[in-house]
Amino acid sequence: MRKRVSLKDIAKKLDVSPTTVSFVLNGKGKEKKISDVVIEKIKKYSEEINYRPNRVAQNLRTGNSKILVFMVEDISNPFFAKIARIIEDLAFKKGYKVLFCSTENNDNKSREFIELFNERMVDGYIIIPSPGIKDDIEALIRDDVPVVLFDRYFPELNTSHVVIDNEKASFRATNHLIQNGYKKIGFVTINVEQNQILNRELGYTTAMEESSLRPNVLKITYGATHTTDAKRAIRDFIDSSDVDALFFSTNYLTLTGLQVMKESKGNDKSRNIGIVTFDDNDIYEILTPTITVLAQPLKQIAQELMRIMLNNLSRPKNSVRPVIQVELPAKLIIRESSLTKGKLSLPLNTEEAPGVK
Amino acid sequence: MRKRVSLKDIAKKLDVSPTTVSFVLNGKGKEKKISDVVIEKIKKYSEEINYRPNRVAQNLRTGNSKILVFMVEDISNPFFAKIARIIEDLAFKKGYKVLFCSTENNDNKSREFIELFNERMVDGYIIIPSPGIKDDIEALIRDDVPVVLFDRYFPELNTSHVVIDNEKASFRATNHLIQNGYKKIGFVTINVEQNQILNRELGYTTAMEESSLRPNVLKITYGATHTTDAKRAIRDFIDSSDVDALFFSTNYLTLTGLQVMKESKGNDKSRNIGIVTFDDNDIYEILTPTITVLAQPLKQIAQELMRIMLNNLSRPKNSVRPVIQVELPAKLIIRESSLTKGKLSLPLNTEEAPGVK
DNA sequence: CTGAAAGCGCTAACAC
DNA sequence: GTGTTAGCGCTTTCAG
Repeated sequence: MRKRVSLKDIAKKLDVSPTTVSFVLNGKGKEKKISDVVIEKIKKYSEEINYRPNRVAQNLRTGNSKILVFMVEDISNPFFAKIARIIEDLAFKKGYKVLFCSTENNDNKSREFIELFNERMVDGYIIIPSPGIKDDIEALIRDDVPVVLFDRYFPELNTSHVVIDNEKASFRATNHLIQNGYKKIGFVTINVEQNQILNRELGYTTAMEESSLRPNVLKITYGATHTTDAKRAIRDFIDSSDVDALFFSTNYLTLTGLQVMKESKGNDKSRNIGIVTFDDNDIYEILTPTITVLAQPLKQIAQELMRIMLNNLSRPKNSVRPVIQVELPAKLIIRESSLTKGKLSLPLNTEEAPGVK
Repeated sequence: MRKRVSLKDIAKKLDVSPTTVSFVLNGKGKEKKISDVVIEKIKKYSEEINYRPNRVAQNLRTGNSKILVFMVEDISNPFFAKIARIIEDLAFKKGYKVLFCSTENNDNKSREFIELFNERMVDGYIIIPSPGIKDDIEALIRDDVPVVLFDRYFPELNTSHVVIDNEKASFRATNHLIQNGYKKIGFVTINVEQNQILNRELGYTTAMEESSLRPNVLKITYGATHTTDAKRAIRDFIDSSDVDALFFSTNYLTLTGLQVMKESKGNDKSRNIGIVTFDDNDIYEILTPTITVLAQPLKQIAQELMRIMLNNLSRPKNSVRPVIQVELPAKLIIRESSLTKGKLSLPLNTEEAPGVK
């Protein structure tokens, strides 16, 4: 690795002190009353040689890195990826860079990332917490590092966070299915104890009970949502409970559910089944039928997260940490898959293409 | 931000010198012949207080960060995301962390990332280069920083890289369509001058000409692949050229193409159209018909990338930089969308669900 | 107006 | 066996 030119090198070359160079390059030339000639000379030369300060040294000295971290379960999930993109833009405008990472909802991975970044003195964290990292989050806050949670949070922990109205949204979507004539609505979810997932189930159960319908919940093992076991479970759920609609609590499950429908071509049970799912996806508009969703307000979520983060970053040292908690409404986007029961007789591409066997 | 405990603090507390602590914590205790008592004492205390060394300082001092960077167009694209996951695992086993970023194929963004990471002294780069960053890549290599390119490369630049056999794969897929009776095969691509895209076009054109068929290419503006303009262009292309099959050169285009088919329900022109695309995707198996693809060997690509990178990282200072170039074969996975022409009469979910209007 | 010098937290050559 | 010390590249206080 070739040695890079340092601030000292510039100072030596121009026959001034490192201090002067530092002041000028940090825009404090005027303030420190350095002569215009010297300022000009330093600026010109640095540009000429394309001087890049060593941020590691800068970071070590000043204590801030101008870097934020955005930790989610899976950055390749379109929902998270879209928010990430917006966050990045907003951060950039304030001179911050954002680093992304996927925790896979795994506590150890989450801890490793927090440790990695904490050791490297990043300035703030935007996190979807995995179930068991409450203590680690608490430790960050105790160290007075800016942290904002989203998607879910720990009710016992007084953190800033941004979430959606999971329970109410779930309630609205369930009622929508009920109003369209569905009665045996099954709720397919994952077996995790995270508040956002539990609240979604609660909204569903409440709506069902208020209409005197029997709630019917299938829990798929988290992490095994794309296995054949999961498929079989959904298959059995449809068959044995004779459901007429399915409500998926998260987008991990929806694709698997749709695959089940697809594979059971010709099986009458999987026709006529209404579908609603959390989280929108571009492909839902090209399926037949198109899929009804509860869409999260991505842009607003991202904006709120950054508003809270920037507010935290700019506050004076030793001032009290403000705790800001935001709940945004999810939007029910009604498409074909939840049409009035009976009107929907050819769901989910299950029709064979004649001639294809 | 509470002050964290430093190595010096430990030394003071245990009444030994910082050197001793440093040696012990870096596992050089035995080597430096430090007494077992002292080693034990230091280890025990550091664990007790959960000491975390400041990597920034370590990094500044040693010159390496144990961090690699993985830069792609869009980390939310499943193709890149899957490779990223594998790379991360392989790197972790060797004590490296990997940071991911999306360049959006934008030269400025790419440069900013390279600068950001270079200033922070990361140890190596795995990059899908955007079109105009040849000079920046060259500069990295000149500074003797380990760099491996993939997906595409600059033919004029002697870099290590891992790519697939774009031209041959494209040739194979085109011939597959021809053998299944398609004659008016349209090639839908993007208007960029990147070698992997151009080679895909070349493979197609060659195959067509060898069968005395007229090549017919549609170029969509890069970055506008999800606009209504792109849709209209594809619509017009199908109609005016009377194509009987479409071959998509990249997965950005496929979804848009499928949307066009979906929207032109009942239009006879978009029935019977064969489809092949580069890059596999889970959803292609739940569409009707299922989609034939040229799948890239993700695992092999990731493994080769890391093999080259680790080889580069471990080589002694000032030794010659080895240039390793790998070409892997893409795999043609034949599904329903390229079935013998005429056998495919109900493509792409265009069938209305009776009762849905 | 500019420069000398200390120090961020760590490592490692060298001394004892 | 262990400690002293210099220094990675930068910022910033204080002196002049």
